[in-house]
Amino acid sequence: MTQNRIIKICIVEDDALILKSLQMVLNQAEGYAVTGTFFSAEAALENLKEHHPDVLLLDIDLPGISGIEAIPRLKKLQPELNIVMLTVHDESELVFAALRKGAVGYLVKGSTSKYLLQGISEVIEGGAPMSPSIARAVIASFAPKTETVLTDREVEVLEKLSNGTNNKQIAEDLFVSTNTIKAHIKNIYKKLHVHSRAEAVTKAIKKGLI
Amino acid sequence: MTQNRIIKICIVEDDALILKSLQMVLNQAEGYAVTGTFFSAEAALENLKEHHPDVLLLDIDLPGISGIEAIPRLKKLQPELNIVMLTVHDESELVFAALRKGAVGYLVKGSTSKYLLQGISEVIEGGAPMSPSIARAVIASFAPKTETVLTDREVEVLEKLSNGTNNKQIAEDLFVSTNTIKAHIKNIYKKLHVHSRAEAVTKAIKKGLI
DNA sequence: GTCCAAATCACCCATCTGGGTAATGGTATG
DNA sequence: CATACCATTACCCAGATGGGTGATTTGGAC
Repeated sequence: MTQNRIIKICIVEDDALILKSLQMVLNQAEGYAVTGTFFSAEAALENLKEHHPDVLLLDIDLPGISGIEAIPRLKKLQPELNIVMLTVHDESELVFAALRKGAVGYLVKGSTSKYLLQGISEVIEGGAPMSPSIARAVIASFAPKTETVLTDREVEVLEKLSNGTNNKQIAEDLFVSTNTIKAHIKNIYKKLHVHSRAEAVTKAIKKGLI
Repeated sequence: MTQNRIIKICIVEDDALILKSLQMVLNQAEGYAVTGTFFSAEAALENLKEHHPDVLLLDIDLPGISGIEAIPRLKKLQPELNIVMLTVHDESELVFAALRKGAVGYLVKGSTSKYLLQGISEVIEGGAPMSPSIARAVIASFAPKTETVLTDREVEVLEKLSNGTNNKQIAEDLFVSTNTIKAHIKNIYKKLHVHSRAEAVTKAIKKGLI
């Protein structure tokens, strides 16, 4: 059982007060030890390999490299690392993004010690601490597989969308029917989690898809 | 009248043959004198102040700093300078861009002497030598004034658009009616020369407006 | 050989969008 | 004070969009 050994935890949090508070709660609890703390994602990335924690608590909103951006980099250093996000409110957008990057769950800052410890033990036992609404979104998202990767055809359509081209014209440009274009657009929306051309274009540009 | 004195002309043209030809035509004509010639925009920028021409003939397609790029810099050195572009074919895109930068007209290389002299005298008299199609584009473009600068409110609406928010929701967010939002969007479209949300968003992001 | 995803196409329908036209009050700028 | 621009609102209308459901074909993965 995991209870037979001490769970090593590292924390990345720019707010010194919150960090101290978390550290105290965890160190006082049976079976947990905070073995490293960092004030930035950059610092964590540089020193993670020296700590090899079982769990990493990662602030979602860090200055510089954000928590979300840091996830893939941290995972690269220690692939099996359990990353748990720290967030003020459970804003589904950000948390969702973090989970998609590889975080296993999240904890809300300022919760009770009991809640925090329960969340971490949940992670150690292979669980994923999160609210029901987030859980639902995750299920819905990962069920249709496809990891936000658009097909070549979809990217092609997306580029047309960004130029303000309408379905009819796109259909003519690509030598297919407007129904096909509609089908592609629907798939793009599903994959990008958007509901309009404008939103799809924004997301695509900001993600560098087009 | 302008006919009472000699019109000083400078020419920027990288093709030596064309430059010589222009120089000859103008020097032989009554009332005109080519007082300086340059093979590049860089050379013109360095020496313009020594010449103070009435008219500058500027090749649109120069190596290094292009004719179009040179316009604002030349204008900075001599604000009231009449810049006339020299172009091989009257490609509306380039000519249009030049006019937007402050050129007063353009002449097609290889035209007859009569045409060239007429164009330059037109400039001196406050006219703008250009083809009807270019003229129409210019009218259409400069009529709605406001040089792609959006008002604060419009930027606000644009940001909502980029999030895929629909008119009704934007209206609620900004505490106004949907009709107002529609009006703002129409104005945004006019200013950005676009016809859809997706296109507006693309342009706005690429221009750094949002 | 079977399964699956990608690409193709169809039909329906409520709602939204884009474009045209017009008007009002407020606030600068001249 | 007049003109200009901004923000605001209204009405109309054709056409486009977003969403739901369902189907076929083809080519690669297992």
